[in-house]
Amino acid sequence: MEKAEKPKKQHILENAAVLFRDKGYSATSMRDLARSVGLQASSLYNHIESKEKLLQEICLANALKFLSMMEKVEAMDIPVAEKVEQLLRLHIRTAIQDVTSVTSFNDEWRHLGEPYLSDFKEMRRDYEQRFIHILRQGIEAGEIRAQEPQIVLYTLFSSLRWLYDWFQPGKRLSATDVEEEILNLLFYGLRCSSELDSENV
Amino acid sequence: MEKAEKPKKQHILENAAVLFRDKGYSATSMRDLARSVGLQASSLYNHIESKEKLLQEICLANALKFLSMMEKVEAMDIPVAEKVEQLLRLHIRTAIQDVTSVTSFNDEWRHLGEPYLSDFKEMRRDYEQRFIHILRQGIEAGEIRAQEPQIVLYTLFSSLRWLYDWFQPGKRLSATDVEEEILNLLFYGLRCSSELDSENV
DNA sequence: TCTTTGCAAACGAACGTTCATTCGCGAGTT
DNA sequence: AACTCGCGAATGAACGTTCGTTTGCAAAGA
Repeated sequence: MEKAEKPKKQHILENAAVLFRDKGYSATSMRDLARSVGLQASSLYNHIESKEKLLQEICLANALKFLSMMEKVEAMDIPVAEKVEQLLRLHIRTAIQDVTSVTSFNDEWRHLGEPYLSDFKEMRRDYEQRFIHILRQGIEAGEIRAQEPQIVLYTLFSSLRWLYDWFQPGKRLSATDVEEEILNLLFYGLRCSSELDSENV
Repeated sequence: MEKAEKPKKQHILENAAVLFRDKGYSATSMRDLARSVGLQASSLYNHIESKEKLLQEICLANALKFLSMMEKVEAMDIPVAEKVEQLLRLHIRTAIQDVTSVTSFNDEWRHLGEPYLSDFKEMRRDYEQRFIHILRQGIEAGEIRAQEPQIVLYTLFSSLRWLYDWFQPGKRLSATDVEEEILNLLFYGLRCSSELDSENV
């Protein structure tokens, strides 16, 4: 009975993530979710525990994913500026590939109930602190320009948030186009210096 | 009856904006709102029309504010790059001063009902197009580095979104510190070039 | 007196969830 | 081959609660 994965629960989770992104957690009813998976609301409870449990699983899965990405990058033996680049690329790719899931993770975590809410906040804080630590190293090494790593971090993070809301793959803009353009903006800025800038591709 | 402003309604609107930011529109009940203004839920309806009307007013007021800022900047006789700078500064200041209101404007507009939802989207699209137009002028003038103005625009916009969620004035970081740091990041980027960068202040 | 403001009570609708039941199906027994 | 037993999956009905809003009425201010 446990030899194979259960696709039904996964199916429900994915539809829930889509609805949570489109309408928000609170505005998504179990009857909405049931309709989108082709069931009656009551039938959902043969597969899941509760509405909030769905949100918990989505948030936890993504938190773990980001922390594991962080660990991989921390272990790399590369210049600090490249670590920042790697992290940003991972953020962008994850946002593009896992749009719905990451959106719930980003926007709807505040609707978590209390033991889980605190756990989530702590994991988030842990991740942020480790990112800030890398930024500080970059500043000391003279590779990164910033005075307040915290401001920079938040600005970097949220600069990617439009991806969750707006990006639709294949629609005129490819994933790699987006990735390169964003990185170029974040690393080299809007302002053209007097020299050309076509060599940083 | 209409000779003077009604402070009570304004009070309700402000409390609503705070709740919409903290809990989201859907998760905010009229009883929550009533408690926060010191009334019973039913008494609110002596001053307001409906829950959704509150959201409509918040969204409309902010949309108009941003459009009026845009018009002022468009009319300025300054280099394009400075127009972009002016707009970004206005975005940052508005976000810092009007945190709650702007948050509702940014995150909760999707809960608008249908005639207003389309109106709102159109105003938003108008604003974006005019911003993109300025960016394009900047690119042609060689003042702005970007290949896809749309990507840049969204990245700029959302890079400021953490302000709504995280910024608390007076808490270690001043408003002007934040403004300068963000502008420096967006205009000159993370990466230190090999030369010094202290001349762009 | 007329208007404004507040409140308690109540409204129908929708919420998340539970319940008893039923259906379909594979395994085990004759 | 026929029977039945267990069980996961689906259901409609209903639960208790909360939702946004309406109503009737009393107190206060003009």
